[in-house]
Amino acid sequence: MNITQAADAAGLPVKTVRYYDDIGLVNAGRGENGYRVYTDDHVHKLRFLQRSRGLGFSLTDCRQLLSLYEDQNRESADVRALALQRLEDIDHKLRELGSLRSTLAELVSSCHGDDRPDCPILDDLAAGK
Amino acid sequence: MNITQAADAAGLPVKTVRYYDDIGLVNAGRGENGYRVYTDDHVHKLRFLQRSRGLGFSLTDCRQLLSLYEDQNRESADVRALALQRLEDIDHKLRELGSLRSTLAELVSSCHGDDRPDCPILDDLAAGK
DNA sequence: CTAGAGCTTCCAGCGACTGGAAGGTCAAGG
DNA sequence: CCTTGACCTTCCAGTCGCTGGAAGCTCTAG
Repeated sequence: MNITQAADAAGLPVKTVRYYDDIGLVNAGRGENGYRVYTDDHVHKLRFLQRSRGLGFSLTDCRQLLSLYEDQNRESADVRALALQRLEDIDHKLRELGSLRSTLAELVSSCHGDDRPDCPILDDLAAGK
Repeated sequence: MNITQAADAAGLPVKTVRYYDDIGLVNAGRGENGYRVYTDDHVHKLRFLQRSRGLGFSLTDCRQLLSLYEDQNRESADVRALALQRLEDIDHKLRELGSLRSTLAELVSSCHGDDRPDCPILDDLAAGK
């Protein structure tokens, strides 16, 4: 199958699939005409990537995940460790975003938002705390 | 004051301060020796940037915020709108991260994490759902 | 006078794509 | 058979917000 079919099947943009080929993440075959040729197995990996990326794994993580996936003798502990690390990252980000949210929300609620020039949001940003 | 003092006072890396000068966000003066010269007002703006960036505003947002900040006749509604937009972005991201977290957490808890080759995490990633 | 810290510019690279130009290939319709 | 237009190729450049490093100038302390 050609790249567009594969990309559609995996839920990825064509450009991204080409990019994954370029960086050796999913190496497509080539037809006589020079077109990339994708098999179901390729699509499978692409979808794997689509999903992993969606879960916030970096391409480096994905490369590792993919090789673990292909290694019949891998230990599931390896994958678990990677996932746990990502979970920690996510929790950290959640905390950060949460405190960010409350700061911003407080600023917004203290701003009357009319046509007068004074604005508590800017004042606060300027004050720097 | 020189760039290092200014950067320290604003809580930013020197490189970043130079970068902000390059892109015209905070244009420093120049001394006879060619060194950038920063005033308290510059530091004030740098700190403003440090804080806005920390709240997740893009440099484009920051540029706008900064010009609103300097505009004596601005309407506070403009700033408020920007902040509200950011707040929405944050909420969106929080929701996304939350569902991500629960997916990952579920995967992790279903993985025994030993030295056997079967791993529910990889299986799930591969299945694509 | 010398050493080392601090400043300058410029260039390159990060991650993960994305857009666009220039050109080859294929399938369908006239 | 020819044209049209969709699809494919490569390559180069740009995105965002820095960050690192090299080469070279300036300043300060001993």
